[in-house]
Amino acid sequence: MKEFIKAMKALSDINRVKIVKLLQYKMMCVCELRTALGVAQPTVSKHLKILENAGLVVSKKEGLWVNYYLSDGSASPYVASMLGNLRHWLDHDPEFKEIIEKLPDIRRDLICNV
Amino acid sequence: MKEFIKAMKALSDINRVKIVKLLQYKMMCVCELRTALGVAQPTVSKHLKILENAGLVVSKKEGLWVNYYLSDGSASPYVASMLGNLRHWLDHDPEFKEIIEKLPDIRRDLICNV
DNA sequence: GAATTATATTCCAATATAAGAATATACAGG
DNA sequence: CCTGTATATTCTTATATTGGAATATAATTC
Repeated sequence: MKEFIKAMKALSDINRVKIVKLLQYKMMCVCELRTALGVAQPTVSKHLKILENAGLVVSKKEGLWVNYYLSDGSASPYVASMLGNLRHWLDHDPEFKEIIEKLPDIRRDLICNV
Repeated sequence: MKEFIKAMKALSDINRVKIVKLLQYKMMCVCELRTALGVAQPTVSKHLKILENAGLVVSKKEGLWVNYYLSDGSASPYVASMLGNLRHWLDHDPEFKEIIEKLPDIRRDLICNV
């Protein structure tokens, strides 16, 4: 029950859902996500922690960056199912499409180090 | 996006999840649910309102009682999918099984009108 | 090891959520 | 129409969540 609730809670926030959807396109670092979402860096870090704790996302420290990837869903059947559904759910959501259009311009070599 | 978030939020509370699972067994009135969950009546009413607003549950006023049923999921694909998954998810959750065992004794003719 | 950069954590304010007591509403039966 | 019963709403309190500013940590480069 707790695992299920944790997954539901993790997906109850619009920024976290956007992060999950974004990671379907490519792995991203915190500052790329920060730019994509238009929120402060600590805000992204905290959302990522919640997502990671719920098993929806995994992180990999690579040098100075921490890259975030979608999890394989092995954390729980709930996570696996939700990640599967979200592969197509919300694809046509206007609020999300807006971000996706900006995605090609969001590259860490342009955004970070500023 | 909003519909999705609303469904996730509705399923982010343990009492609301329990209500959904209970309604898989039979339609129930507020005082039956109140007894099953062991919380105050207004608490149940408010949770039911959230579930109904998310499209997970429907209500039908029948005389003095308001009976609550699982929705058919027509509210949204998210609701339909979650209701489908929850048909088998959490069946073996100890916290939920405990309630189910008490379910046969929870009848409005015994519980209400006291 | 000092400076720089990316990320995490802490702290605080604003807001949202959950719970129950008290109250209001709706309906059935006399 | 009054009484009692089931449910909904309001009000208040306690707690949780969210967000950003400030700060701390970790890793790279010189």
